[in-house]
Amino acid sequence: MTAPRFQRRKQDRPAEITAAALDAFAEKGFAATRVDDVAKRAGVSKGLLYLYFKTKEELFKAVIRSFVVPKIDALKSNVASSELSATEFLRGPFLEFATSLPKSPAKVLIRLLIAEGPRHPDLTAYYWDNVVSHGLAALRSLIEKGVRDGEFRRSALDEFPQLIVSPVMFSVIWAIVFEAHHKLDSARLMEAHVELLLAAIRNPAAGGDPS
Amino acid sequence: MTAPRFQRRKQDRPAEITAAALDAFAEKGFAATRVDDVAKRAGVSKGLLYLYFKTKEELFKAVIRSFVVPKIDALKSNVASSELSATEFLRGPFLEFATSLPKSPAKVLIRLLIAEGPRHPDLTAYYWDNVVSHGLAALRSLIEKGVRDGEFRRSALDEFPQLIVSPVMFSVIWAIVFEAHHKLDSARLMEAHVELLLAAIRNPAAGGDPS
DNA sequence: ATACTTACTGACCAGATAGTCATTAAGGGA
DNA sequence: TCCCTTAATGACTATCTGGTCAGTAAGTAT
Repeated sequence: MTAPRFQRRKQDRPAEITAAALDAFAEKGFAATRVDDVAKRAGVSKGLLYLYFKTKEELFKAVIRSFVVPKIDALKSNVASSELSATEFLRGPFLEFATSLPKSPAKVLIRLLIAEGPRHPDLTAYYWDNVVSHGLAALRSLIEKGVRDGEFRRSALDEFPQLIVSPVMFSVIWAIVFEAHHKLDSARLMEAHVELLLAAIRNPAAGGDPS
Repeated sequence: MTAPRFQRRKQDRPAEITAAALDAFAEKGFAATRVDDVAKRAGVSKGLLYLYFKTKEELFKAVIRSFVVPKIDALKSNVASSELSATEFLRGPFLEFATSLPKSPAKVLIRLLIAEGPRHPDLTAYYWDNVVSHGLAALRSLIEKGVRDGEFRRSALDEFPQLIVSPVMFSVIWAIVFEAHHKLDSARLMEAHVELLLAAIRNPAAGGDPS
């Protein structure tokens, strides 16, 4: 009664392999990661890995895609289900999102995208189409709503919603590069950001709260 | 009268090699760059390269250092020589710096640091000591001066001067990743940022300009 | 039980590449 | 002009690694 040397689990293998690959890429980056190492982490032979992914590069793309999609879904449902005012949304769900991202494993994806993006145009295109453009559109409509409802004055945010998220990106980069030696309290940083933002765009004609 | 096969130029070689290496690393990243390729770009044999740099990794560190130092010097003299008010400084020299960085070759360094930093702790430490900590200190003293002179109210910027530069970093990242397909007018983005910032922290007790 | 399909293995290969070193020749000093 | 130091070369090697494939055995249908 020797234990079987392996099991056939066609359904689970790809997800297990991409998960292992994310870990490996996170540690070493794409080029410095060995396919053999990914296979070992996944508890699988290198040959099997090549059965599911044509090349190392295909594996890389699959990793990005498989971890991006759930993030987007979560984000979308979050935005859609909201009946909050623009101010409340910024102080609530947005702040929550902004605070959690620098701590989540997704930050690794951002590092990979910065490091390898220029060499993978189709990947950045995919990322643009599925993440960035949607995110920017959502922020724009949020600001627009705030203006329409008299909460916000018109400002440059209409044109540059990027200014709302740039500290989020900053926190992520900080976490990636300096995490070990110079902690940054990204939660409080983000709170400070939101309050400064609201102070800057609050409509003086309306009776806002004077916090 | 055959041309000499090479010339002995001990003084210039290291700088030429690091310059060539920066180009190569910028295109392909550290791991994917071949030492032979760097040597070719520098018009030099691989053997000579190893005469000046012990390993590929040493070369990498030398590249970062050699391009960071001049940047810092420029920044420091810029800050020191200023007799401007805090508001004027933000609208003038800071805006100038923030606008030029995403266009400069230095943005490549940032990509390299994000991509390879986690694998080179001594490099990030060096970068922290020589760039980031000085930059943050300068921003803090700028804000402090603004508050002291009555231009600014007290705000979370005292604690998080990072919020002043986060859009700069954002622009750089954007340029690295999406440059080719989705231009961002970083100059106008930065102007918008500075104006929003000033609107948020302007001291209501003082007579600021109502631009 | 038996035959059959296919998920899975692991030894193997061809090409690439970081780093070495014996050799060459530039150029300064006597 | 002739050394002599050393900047510079480039062929060479030991090693590594992405990708292949012939073979093995897990599960399934009959």
